[in-house]
Amino acid sequence: MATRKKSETGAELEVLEASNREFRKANSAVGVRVKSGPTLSMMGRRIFNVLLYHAQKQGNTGNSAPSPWDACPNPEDYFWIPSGDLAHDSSWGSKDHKMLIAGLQQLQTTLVESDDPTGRFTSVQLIGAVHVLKGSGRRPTLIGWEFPRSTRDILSNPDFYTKLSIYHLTSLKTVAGTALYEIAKRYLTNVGGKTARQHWHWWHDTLTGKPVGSVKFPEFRYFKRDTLNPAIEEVNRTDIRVELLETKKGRSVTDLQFLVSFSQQVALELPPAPVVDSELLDRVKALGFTERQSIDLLSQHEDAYLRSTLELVEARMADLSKPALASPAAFMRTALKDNYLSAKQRVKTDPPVPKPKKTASSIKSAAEIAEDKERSARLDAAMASFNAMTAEEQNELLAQFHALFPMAKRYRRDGTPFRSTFGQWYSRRDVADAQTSLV
DNA sequence: ATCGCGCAAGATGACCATTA
DNA sequence: TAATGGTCATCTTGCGCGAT
Repeated sequence: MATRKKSETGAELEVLEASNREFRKANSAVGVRVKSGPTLSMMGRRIFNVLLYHAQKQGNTGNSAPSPWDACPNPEDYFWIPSGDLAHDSSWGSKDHKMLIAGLQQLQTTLVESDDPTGRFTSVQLIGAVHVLKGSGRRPTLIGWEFPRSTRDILSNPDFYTKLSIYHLTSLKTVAGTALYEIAKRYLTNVGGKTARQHWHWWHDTLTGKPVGSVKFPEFRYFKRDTLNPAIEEVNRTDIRVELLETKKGRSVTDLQFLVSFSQQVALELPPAPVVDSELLDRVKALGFTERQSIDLLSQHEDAYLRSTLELVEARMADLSKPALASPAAFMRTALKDNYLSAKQRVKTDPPVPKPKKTASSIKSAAEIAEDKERSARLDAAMASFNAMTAEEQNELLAQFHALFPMAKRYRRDGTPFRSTFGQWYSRRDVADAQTSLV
């Protein structure tokens, strides 16, 4: 992926483009600690980073500003972007605008304080007023926001900026991982490649994003296990590597510091785009999950693993030889948790295969490839047969299908979920019919 | 159902006293 | 003075519980 080739697909180009979209962020805003307001969530950080990126790209306020209205008499003082851009760039991908609005409101009520080694201290509000102008017809919904004066001053000084990439920030899932990444990136070019040495209490506040003084510190061992180590693991999957340096007094850890370096692997191969896939989201939702539960599932599991498990569940739903699932959602959750995939593979192959590795899920045995091919051909044949029918015949068949799988009514006829579920049902139905006629 | 938190068992290492 | 061994604080990590 290091070089561009003509054969690259659109998706790959998009990933490349995203990885090149770096934006400048004020150094003094990098190691943020929330002073008041709610905990700065992952979504809040992402949205803030996207707002910064667009503000810097636009340079001045008032670009594509709508006409004024009662509550917004001065739209030219705001930065404006279509809400779709915000959703896309923050890798949200969801159409749930309420969540975006909630994220923006979180930023409004969040005060962050920062300090630097020379002892300069700042406390700023992340963003000021926010307006949403609902779109109609071809006009997209617009989001407008203003940065407080102090934040804007910082934005106008290029000396403060450190380069961060939207791509890597959005591939980080936890608050601590993002915070650590931001800090590490800032110190990457420092002599020695080390972050500042601070007491672990300082790191706790910085990495958790919890309001200072709002929580009593956990014991260091729990902080390390639950926050520090997961954050380090996450950062080490990006383009940089961090190594924890502990300073001890006796056996107890007092200060922490990180050794930061470029990761060599990632220059060759970037991880897959973290964008929430709306088609996949719809398929998961069709099992009976809420939007939020579906998004959580997508963010918690490796894409390939989730897809394969989903296929397994869909196939199980379409399998008429077994009793219908009382709750496909519950079945899916258990299938993910207990790794039904590997259980299935163990049954099929002897000797038992090791647990599928997260990154190597694409490696399949020859038997599996053959089975996939066979399944795909069966689905194709089923769909071809269905498509060849008259509209009346199709409707009759769909009615039977929907009676058995009511949730499949949501599937688009040209979508993968419909193909895999309906195709499976229809092809099995043929087999069942044939068997019945033989008897 | 999920998350945060704390317990507990075994491992490890710092410190100190003793001994050759 | 260096090696050895004992003690105890601390670390690591899996697991379970209770709050949300």
